Amino acid sequence: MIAEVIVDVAAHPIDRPFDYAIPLHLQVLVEPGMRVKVPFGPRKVLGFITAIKETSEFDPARLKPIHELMDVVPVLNDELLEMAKWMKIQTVCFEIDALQVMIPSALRAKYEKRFVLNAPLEDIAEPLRRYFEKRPFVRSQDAVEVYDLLKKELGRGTIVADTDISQQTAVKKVRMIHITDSLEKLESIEIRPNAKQQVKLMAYMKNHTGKAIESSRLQKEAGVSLPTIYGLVEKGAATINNEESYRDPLLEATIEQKQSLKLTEAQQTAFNAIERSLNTPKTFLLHGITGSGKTEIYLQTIDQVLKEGKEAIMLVPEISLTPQMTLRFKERFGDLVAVLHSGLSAGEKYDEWRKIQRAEVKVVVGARSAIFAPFQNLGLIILDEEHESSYKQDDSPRYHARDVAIWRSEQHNCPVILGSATPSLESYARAQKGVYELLVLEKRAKNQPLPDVQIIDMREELRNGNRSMFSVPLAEAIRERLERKEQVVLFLNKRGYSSFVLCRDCGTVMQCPNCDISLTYHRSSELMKCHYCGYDEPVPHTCPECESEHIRFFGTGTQKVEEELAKLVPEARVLRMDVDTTRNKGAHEKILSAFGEGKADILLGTQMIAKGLDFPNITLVGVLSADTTLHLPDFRAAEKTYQLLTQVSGRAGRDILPGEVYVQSYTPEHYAITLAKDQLYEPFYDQEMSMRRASGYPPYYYVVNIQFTHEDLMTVAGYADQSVRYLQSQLSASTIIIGPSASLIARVNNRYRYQCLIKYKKEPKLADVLQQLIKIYRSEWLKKGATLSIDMNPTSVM
DNA sequence: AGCACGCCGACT
DNA sequence: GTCGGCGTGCTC
Repeated sequence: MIAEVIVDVAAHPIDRPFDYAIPLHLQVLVEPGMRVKVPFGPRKVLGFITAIKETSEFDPARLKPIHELMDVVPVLNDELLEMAKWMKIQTVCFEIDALQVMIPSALRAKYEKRFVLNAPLEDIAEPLRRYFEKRPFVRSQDAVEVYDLLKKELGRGTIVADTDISQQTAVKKVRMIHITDSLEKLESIEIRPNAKQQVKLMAYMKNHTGKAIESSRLQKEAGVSLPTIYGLVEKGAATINNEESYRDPLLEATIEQKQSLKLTEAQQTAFNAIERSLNTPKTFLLHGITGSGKTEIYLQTIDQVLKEGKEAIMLVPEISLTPQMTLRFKERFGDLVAVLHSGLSAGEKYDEWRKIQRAEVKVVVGARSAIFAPFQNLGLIILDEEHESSYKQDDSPRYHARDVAIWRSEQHNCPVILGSATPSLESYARAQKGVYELLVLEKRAKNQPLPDVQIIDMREELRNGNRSMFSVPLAEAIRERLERKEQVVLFLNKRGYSSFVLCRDCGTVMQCPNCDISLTYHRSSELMKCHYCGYDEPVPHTCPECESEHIRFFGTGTQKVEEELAKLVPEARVLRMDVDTTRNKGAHEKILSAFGEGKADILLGTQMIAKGLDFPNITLVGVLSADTTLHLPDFRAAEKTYQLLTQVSGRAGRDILPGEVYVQSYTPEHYAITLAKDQLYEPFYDQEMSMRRASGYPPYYYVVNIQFTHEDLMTVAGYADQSVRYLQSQLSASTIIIGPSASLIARVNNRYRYQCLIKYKKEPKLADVLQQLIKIYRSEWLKKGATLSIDMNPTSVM
């Protein structure tokens, strides 16, 4: 028997199956989807078995045997193995990358080089001996100081090099105490009356006969120590057993179960449409304005799917995967829900994943990668906020969860629901063409009016001599809320707002020495940092160019706004939420709950506050500058701005108190801003579509972004140029190729970056042509130190 | 991607 | 004369 193995090496020439002999003792155990340790050249690596067959094209005499089987149960099922092949073609990635992204990171291999003793200890050089006294091997990283000695022994063969492969996190085991179910047995046990601890424990046990309890919990509940437990175990009152367990992030919380809400008429119509198609691979676009009750439709549809004995996946953007959100699912589906988000440790994610694999749960709520949940009997996939760019992974494999969802829906004959208040133009266009079925919710569920949105012309403010970042009306409105004891959310578009350092004498802006980008000032660490390569240096006191002392910090990060706010309304209690204040685990929810409890008057933050914020006392939302996303050199700039403004305005007036929104802009007449004011999606869609048509961008054209990097500017420009000429010669005449041109950030980490853009409507040869291009790169440019990366359907083209 | 093999310069 | 630099070629 022969196994085809995709080996854990992400490199072009290795991106294909390698055949291995299956040793006799493993032949009854191996299955496709299991992980194996295999010899690969001079080393050992992990790999995935993708197929089992009887014969190999490869010279049978040169076949190597599988070294070790890592799983007893496959970690990937046939569907996922098949999907990896599909992803490889769709996203132009290595098959190994596709396979790896489907399993929890805890199962990914950890490689550790080490030196293993291969002769009696006395045979090796004396200074080395102490390293091998305890164990017959030493980790490479622990022996750097005797590297040369080791090398000599390596030459003599008294020591051999080896790679230890282990997975990152194992199954958690706990000590379970099984109390005997026989009361007579307990009563027959004699305890000396002065052994007070044992008396206490015995009393507890008599009340809990036949129960199994984790030892740490028993210690807490009975108020005794571990030796006491062991004492009674010896006397036969209980048995101890190490058992597999799950790490439970919500351990102590008891969640009250809740019933379905009554659907409004519009909700009911949408629900019925989906219910009718529960066993068809159909995609719905659920377009409902903010607050229209999409979540309730999701919940009830999932309920329906569970009743049919099937499973459901619910994807949400990472950023809105808040405790509020997950709670709502736990309330409805209890223990049948697994939650996967970035706040969990690798071990916790692994445990949630095992619950899915073992079919102990029926619903998964999670971010992007939860789309790979190994369900066997999928009945429904939902993508909430389907327009969110976080559904596209921005490194290999550059997959879009929406595409994977639709692919899976075809495998399982189940529907996909794409939900959004501001659908992506791609999805809405497909709905218009009838590829997706459009479902619309026009009213808010509780019938609240949309918040009143004011657009403030900041040019006017400037003309009137107001140079601060708060317009007069906004400042006025903030003061008003403070008096009324209502809450304010201030929103700052982070992009384009990083604080930099400028010399007022010579105009120098501090740049990263490795990248063509200015350094960002971080007050918490007093460092200037580069966000692209990680370079940092202390904040200078004089200008590095002209030594002038007149340097100052520019830009308006949230910290800067906070300072200005303190001048404007000194009495206000302000909470700031940005990357700096949410770095620690759980900080995000802490800030939100503090705000929810009314511990602050103003919440000031970036993107991350745009979602999931649902507090009744917020009556004012201020957008400090709507322009920052609007003027980015990207075809999605207007779409993103519209989505953001709609999203942010939706935070105000979600309950009884009416909400008001102030949007400050230097281009207040732009359609993305004026149409977001009243959430006029259709007119926005029409307008933006005509822009896309004129400029040849999605949904009218598909886009591929190809990026080249090299240490040398002329070299990379040359390769990019050759590539474009090759593509032009191979692709059809109607396909447009833009570039090559230097990337927006032309140098990162001392490597120059070039890119080109392919825009096409129909290009059946595309996958093949791209593979050809990769071949050229592999045979000629790779060894010269160039990199090439391909992004199919990029979310942005900057 | 690693790792070994292989062919040319500065050291014991 | 050897240690070691990194070019190039292979991995079932």
